[in-house]
Amino acid sequence: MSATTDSGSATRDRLLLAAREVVEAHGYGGASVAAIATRAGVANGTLYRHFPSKAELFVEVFRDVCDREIAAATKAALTADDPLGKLDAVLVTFARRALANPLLAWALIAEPVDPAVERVRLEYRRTYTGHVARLVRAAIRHGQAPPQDAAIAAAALVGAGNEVLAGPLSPLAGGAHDPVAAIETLRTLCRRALGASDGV
Amino acid sequence: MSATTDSGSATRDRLLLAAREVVEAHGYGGASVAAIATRAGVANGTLYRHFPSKAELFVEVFRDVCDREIAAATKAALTADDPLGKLDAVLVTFARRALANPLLAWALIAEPVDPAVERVRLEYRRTYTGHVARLVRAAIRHGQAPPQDAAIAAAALVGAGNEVLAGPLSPLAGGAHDPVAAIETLRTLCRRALGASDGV
DNA sequence: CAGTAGTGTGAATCCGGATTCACACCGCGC
DNA sequence: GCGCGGTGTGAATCCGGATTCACACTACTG
Repeated sequence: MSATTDSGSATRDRLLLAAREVVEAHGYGGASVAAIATRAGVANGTLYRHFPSKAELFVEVFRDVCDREIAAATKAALTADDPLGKLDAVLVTFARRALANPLLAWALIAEPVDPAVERVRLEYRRTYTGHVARLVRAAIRHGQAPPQDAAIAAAALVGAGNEVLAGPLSPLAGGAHDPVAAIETLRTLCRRALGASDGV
Repeated sequence: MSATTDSGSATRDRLLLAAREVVEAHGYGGASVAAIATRAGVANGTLYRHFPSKAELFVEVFRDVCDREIAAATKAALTADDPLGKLDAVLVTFARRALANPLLAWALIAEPVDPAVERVRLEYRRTYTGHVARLVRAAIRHGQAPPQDAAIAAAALVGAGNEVLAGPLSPLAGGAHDPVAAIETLRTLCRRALGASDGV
């Protein structure tokens, strides 16, 4: 078995974890090989015993985090039974998670990353937006929203959420706002944007 | 007069122009000192006769482009006389400009840039969102939209526009959508998000 | 015409970080 | 004990750009 394909060695796992922690603490920009290795308590070279490159390591980190995110959204959707309720649950879940870990969210959404990692990010965003689009379509079918281009609506919803919660602008990061109230505002905005009749 | 402060030399202007052109053609990532100098028809070192660093050069480029963008938005706002109409005009103007020059828009909005340049980008986004927020407030005062947190609403509108038109997701870049229809959808979405009663 | 300020040149240099590699150390089967 | 694969080490190396610098060339000025 080649070293680049091995899985589940303790050191390997520690590197994966360390990488995520460094990103959470200092963003992708602060995540040098040296920083990661140090935090994992190993030498620089050791990283290359388990990953062909720094980029590949991060591809895996991003995949993990994104999968977790999608899973959380999927689970959240189960808590409601009508499409609009699901949409709302997904949005709120995303918002809570982003607020709980702003730097990670920023890294996932907007921070400059390596091209290889960028590809994973895109993939994730597509998947996520795809889910949202599906819910929008369902809402339309159920008469909870008027007919519209679900793909664009979904992109707009995701974009709005990103900007408000984790975007480079991030009013919240600016600290001038109450998170809970902001989420409430965002919910209303999204519900109305779709043309849903009224209160959830 | 120190070289770092001079203004309006022909070569200097050519460098500024070349820098913008390179970004438009290859994004910020492709804008190396060598590429810019070559396009301007001068040697690498010449750049440093007119700018203290590559970052400073780009700060100026971004400033120029952003000022132009804000100016366009401001002008667009004048074409309507009610707040909601102004908002709509600003949105459409932004959309058209972004579609006319996708790579520049992407660079301005989402592409990885140098920290010094990033600061300018932020500044610009704040200004832009600030304008939008002001219009939202006006719309509320005029009874064209229900009371709401204008800052958050503005951020959401800007985020939605960015994502749909120039975001990393960019459905349009994917090529699967008709730009005109997309803008139309976006308009509707934004109008409704604010809770405006109906058609423009 | 010497002196000097401003500008242009581009090869050499510098720099931050990723990547490599020669050298251990360990545990295993023989 | 010996060979060997797997793993860890960290100093040396490599690399892609940005930045510098010693050397012109030009246009003034006295």
